[in-house]
Amino acid sequence: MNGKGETFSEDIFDYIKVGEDEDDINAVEIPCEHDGTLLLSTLVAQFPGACGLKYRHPETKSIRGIRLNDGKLHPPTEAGWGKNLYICVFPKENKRKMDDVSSENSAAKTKRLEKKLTCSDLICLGLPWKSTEESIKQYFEQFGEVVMVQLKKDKNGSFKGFGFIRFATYASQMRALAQRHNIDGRWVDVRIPNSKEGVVPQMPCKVFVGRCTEDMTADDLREYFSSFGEVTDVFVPRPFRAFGFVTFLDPEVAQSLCGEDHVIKGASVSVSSAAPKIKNKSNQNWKDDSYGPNWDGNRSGPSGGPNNGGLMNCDKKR
DNA sequence: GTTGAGCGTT
Repeated sequence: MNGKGETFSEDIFDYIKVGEDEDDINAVEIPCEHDGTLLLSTLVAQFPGACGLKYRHPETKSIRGIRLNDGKLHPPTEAGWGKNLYICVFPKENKRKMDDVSSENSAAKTKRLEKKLTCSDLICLGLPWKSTEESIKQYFEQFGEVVMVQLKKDKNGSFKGFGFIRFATYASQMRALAQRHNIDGRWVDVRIPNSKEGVVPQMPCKVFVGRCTEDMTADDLREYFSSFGEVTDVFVPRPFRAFGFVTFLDPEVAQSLCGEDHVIKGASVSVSSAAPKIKNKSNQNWKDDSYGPNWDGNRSGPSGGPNNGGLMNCDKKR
């Protein structure tokens, strides 16, 4: 409310200065889109493995997270990105000690971390007949690097309408699985193939945030927790019940936060597993019912498509 | 050259 304009000029920059840490030397200027947002894919192109952005507020000296929604990073103010130096957020990197912030080191660690997370092939159902492997690759590259595209054809060479893709990073895979896709006017379902069912390890992406105060909105929770990784969903019960749920794109991020206390808006909140402590006996698998990743409702398509996408493959064949 | 739920070899 206090209008301290400071050094904010009216200049609108098409490029955003981004670094792996607060050192200007390694900073890279990255172009943003016409609507003012920065595509995560653009960021990842320069900083492989990055999952978000944060920056240090000039006055409060505290780190602020940048809102990320559907792969788009939104500027912190209406005025735009300004001259701030934005810092890449890598999965779980925040959980590291701050005494070792070598940029090359963190990048290497991130790469290693990504290899730990298993990527699987994804099946794409309902592809347009005119699809080519290049067109499909181009479409899915908005979610991250695509390392494989295979469109299945008949003996005659005629396209069968489905195919398989593979992303380079687990985060990209998650992002693609989180929604239905409209390719060339057709709704395309991207799922984990039946052959890989139960093979792909899944941990809860959702955490329980207790001791929330009344002035904590879903927006506040998202803004705060976005500095630890991409937040895909926030739920705050209304009327206020002193708790909330935050869903991360990366289950590793969610798990790393569990058991910790965090300070939001001056109040201490407790982060714990979103899974009820009393569950059915012998529940070691995180897949299936109950508290699977709730990535529904992100995009209610024009046709009001059923949420048969995502990982919720609940057909228990056998 | 047609078609529209499904599950991948080269």
